[in-house]
Amino acid sequence: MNIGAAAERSKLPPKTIRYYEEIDLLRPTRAANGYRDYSDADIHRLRFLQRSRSLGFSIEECRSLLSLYEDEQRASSDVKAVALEKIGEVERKIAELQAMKATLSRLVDCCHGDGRPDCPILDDLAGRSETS
Amino acid sequence: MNIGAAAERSKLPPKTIRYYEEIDLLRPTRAANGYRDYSDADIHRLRFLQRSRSLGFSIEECRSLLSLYEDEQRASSDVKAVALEKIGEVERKIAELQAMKATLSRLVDCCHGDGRPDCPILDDLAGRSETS
DNA sequence: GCTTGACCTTCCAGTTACTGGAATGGCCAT
DNA sequence: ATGGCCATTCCAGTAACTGGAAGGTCAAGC
Repeated sequence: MNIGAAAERSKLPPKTIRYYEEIDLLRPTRAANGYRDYSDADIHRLRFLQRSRSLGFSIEECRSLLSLYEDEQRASSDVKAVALEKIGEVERKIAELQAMKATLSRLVDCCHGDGRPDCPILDDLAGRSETS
Repeated sequence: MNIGAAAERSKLPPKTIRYYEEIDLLRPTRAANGYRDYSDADIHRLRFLQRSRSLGFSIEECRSLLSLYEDEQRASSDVKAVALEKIGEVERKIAELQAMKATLSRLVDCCHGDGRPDCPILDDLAGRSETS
């Protein structure tokens, strides 16, 4: 299977698939004409990567997950630990974004938002040094 | 004022301050010995940048906000529009992270997490192609 | 057989916003 | 003059792609 078909089946762009090969996440064979030739196992791997990336795992984390996936002796607790750690990270990011949103909302509520130049948003950006 | 003192007052690392100068966000004068010399106005600008970056504005957005800040003729509605757009972006990111968290939590709940190798988390990563 | 167009290849460069480190020089105190 | 800390510049690296150029391949249609 050529890269275009692999891209369609894995829902990853061809550029990304080539990049994954470059960083050794995958080693497709080559056809006689030099084209990459993806097996079903390769597609499987690509889908695994697509899904784990979409869940917020970094490339290096995906690499670990893949090797856990391929290790028949793994303990499911190892995988669970990785997932739990990721949930923690995601929660921290959510909290940070919610704090940003709260501050921005407060500023927006203070700003009359008309043609006049005085603006509490800019005043706040200019006048404070804390992160909130 | 030297860069070290400016860093302390603006809560930005010296490296970052030099970087901001490199991309023309700032033009401190130089002392006779070649050291950068930051005025109070420069510190003000750095704090503005520190705060707007911490609220999630990109460098280019900070540049716009700074020029709005320095435009005595600006309309507060222009600033409000930028802030509202940013709130939308932040909300979209929060939603995405919450979806990721929900999926990860579901997977974690399914995984017994002991020494045995069978693991619903890996099964899910391997077996699906949708983003959820 | 030839052209056209879609698809494939490699390689190089750019993105965002810094951060680390090396080599070098200034400033101040002992 | 010797430390030690601060400053300077420049080069390189990070994460994870993405865009684009220059060129080879393949299948279809005429």
